[in-house]
Amino acid sequence: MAKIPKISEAEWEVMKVLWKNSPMTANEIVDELKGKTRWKRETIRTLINRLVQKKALGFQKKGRQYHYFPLLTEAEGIKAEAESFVRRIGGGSIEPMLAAFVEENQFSAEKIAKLKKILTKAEAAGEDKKTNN
Amino acid sequence: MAKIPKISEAEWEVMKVLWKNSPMTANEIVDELKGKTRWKRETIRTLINRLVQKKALGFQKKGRQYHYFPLLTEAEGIKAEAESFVRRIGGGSIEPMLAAFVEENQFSAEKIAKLKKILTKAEAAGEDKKTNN
DNA sequence: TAGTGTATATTACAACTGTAACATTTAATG
DNA sequence: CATTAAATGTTACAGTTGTAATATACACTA
Repeated sequence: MAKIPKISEAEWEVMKVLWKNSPMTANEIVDELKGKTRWKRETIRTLINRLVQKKALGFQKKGRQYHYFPLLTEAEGIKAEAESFVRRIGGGSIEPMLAAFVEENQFSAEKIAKLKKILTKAEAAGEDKKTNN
Repeated sequence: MAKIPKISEAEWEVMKVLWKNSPMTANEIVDELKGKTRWKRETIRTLINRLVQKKALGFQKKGRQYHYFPLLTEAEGIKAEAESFVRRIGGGSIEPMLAAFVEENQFSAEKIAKLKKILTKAEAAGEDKKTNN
């Protein structure tokens, strides 16, 4: 995906089911989402169609049915959201956010360890960069 | 702020100037934003009005002028956005987000240190809790 | 082949957003 | 007091989103 299309909140739910498992028919998507939301089947179909229009989903016609699949990866989607988030909170201070998070959700020790590991890796990468420049 | 109102992307720009410095008159806000965006003054006024309607901004009438000020703190705003972000990317795991962040923005060593400190504090708090239960 | 389920396609409609133009009120000025 | 200029208020309008209802097409059954 060169340019990530803007995916709305409700549309994200659809993407998430397809990221977990694809391709899926419209009905399979509907069934999956019926469990998680209170949307009517036609609502879900609208979301699917909009995602196709936005080129976030592709499909393959098989007989009378369409098999849908994502045209961008979950990582791409998350990255785009993260960027939008950072742009929005402006200047990019994610500290208050992280602080809020750890305050709100009490994270498990394991999760914290994982997060720290991510940061440590970033730190190392930063060092690399410094060395290279 | 009990319940944080939903603030749109453009509205956020207005909030940000008021978080930096408030109260401000509409004109002062307009001047500030004229530098950063290409919005017409009336556009900015509309945004201000919508924020007042949403109870994200308050004002005090002084003579003919209104002096606007935020009704929620920047931290509250950021927290709400972060929550929305997490809800969206699903399941509530902030790890991929943090990963996306550190991948996107290369954080400075100092920033990483700060983030780690936040996590370490959370870790300690977690320990406390464990002791108490 | 005519009918009947299913799939997909088209249309709807209000709230929210981005982006403004136009109108009205009111403080200050001549 | 009448005029004007600056503030605020009202209205606009198209695109997006949430949430569907209705219509149409086509594959299978009788």
